[in-house]
Amino acid sequence: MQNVYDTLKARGFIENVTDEEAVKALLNEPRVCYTGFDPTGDSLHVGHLLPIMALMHMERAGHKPIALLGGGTAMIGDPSGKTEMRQMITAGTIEANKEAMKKQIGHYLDVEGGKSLVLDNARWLLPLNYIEFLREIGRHFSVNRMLAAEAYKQRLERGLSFIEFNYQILQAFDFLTLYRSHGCLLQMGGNDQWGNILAGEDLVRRLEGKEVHAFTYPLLTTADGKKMGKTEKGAVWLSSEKLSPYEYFQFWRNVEDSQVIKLLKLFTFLPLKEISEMEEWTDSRINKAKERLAYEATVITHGEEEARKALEATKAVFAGAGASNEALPGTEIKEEDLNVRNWDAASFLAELGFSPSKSEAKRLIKQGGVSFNGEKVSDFAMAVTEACFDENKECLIKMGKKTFFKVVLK
RNA sequence: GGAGGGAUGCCCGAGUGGUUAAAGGGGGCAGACUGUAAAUCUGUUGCCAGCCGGCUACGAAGGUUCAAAUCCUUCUCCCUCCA
Repeated sequence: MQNVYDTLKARGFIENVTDEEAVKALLNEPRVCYTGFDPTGDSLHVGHLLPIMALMHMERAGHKPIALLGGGTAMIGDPSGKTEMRQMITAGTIEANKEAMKKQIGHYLDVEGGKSLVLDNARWLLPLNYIEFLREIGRHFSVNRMLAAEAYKQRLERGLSFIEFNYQILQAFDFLTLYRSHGCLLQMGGNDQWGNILAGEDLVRRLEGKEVHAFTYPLLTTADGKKMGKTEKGAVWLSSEKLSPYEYFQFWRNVEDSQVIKLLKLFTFLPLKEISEMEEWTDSRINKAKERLAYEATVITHGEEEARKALEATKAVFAGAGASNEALPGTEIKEEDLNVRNWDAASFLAELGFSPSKSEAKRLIKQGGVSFNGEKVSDFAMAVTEACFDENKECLIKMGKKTFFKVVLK
């Protein structure tokens, strides 16, 4: 079997590595490795997916990944690469976030079966005794060196609070703890974590005299350099409650041309050979590759059933084929409401939540961006009546070029 | 602790009493072009009404004035220099 490091490297997961040969050698046998996740939100989003995919590869290769929830470090806030201090989160929020994230991680990794672990660093960070910790751990950290680190540069100009300055030390301590308790020899993380990760590697060497290793993932950005996974409407959530599988599918379907191959390697398990064949699909054929990406990625997060429905709904609205549009986001309204409310088109969109405000809806309609069942809405004062619904009592609302909603009359 | 500077719409940033819902840029949205791409061009971008108009808004709270983002007072936060 191929060394999982080679797999990860070939698929584009590796940005920085402490010692390539050593890591490979290490991974010739089943090992424990870990990546940290900060429970700063109530759901995982696409930004978390890359580490998760890497852990999935690890698990599949017979290693034992640990997803480490930063329940303790989240109380502090990581200053790396940030320009401003992060808002402090309350302990209660962190607790709730942890639960949610743990559940979601279990969706990707076999936690129940014990092939992977989810741990929480609050367990060892919260009980720490300050003086003891300073004496044992703190003395190994050179302030001079920490200050020289790239990660702090920006913050040195803008101001860095002492609490944040400690983040790196705590993360290093995590690595040490996991080495001691689980024999963990490898830490992975986003490239912005490189400094923190090296600090941990260093600490283990100093205290335990043991070489541990690490590598980082590239930070994914869109072609114009923005963080991937943030849309105007917010993060691309991995929870179907926060983002429907159809919309999730659409997110992947709409990635830029230049990113498709890269994303296929990172976010699907398709064999590299198959992916490299897709590189030939230029011009409009690249849409096939995007569709494949969207489908595979949706399968991983939402399962085959949902992925299939999303694909079908996509075909229904974009290709006009008679496929089922079941997966489309939308809502139901009562027939009597239609008569009682006397909706005009703009209020209709606003009140059903498809448009953030009535003004916005009016603007959109005025600009010719809305159609009901394929028929352009030319006047925002147009009355919404049964005539807007088809024989199945459905109204397919198209807003802009690629946003679809469905309203069903009950 | 002392001295000074600052806080403007999603972001950056102009504006120092009325003509300012607030220049300009970025971003977003829409239209054209396309391949549900990129680039480009055009329009648009607080809310309600859509004919007039009304309301809310320039860190927070008060005040001066016919009239305040612009002046005064207090408060909060941030930055720079000194200790």
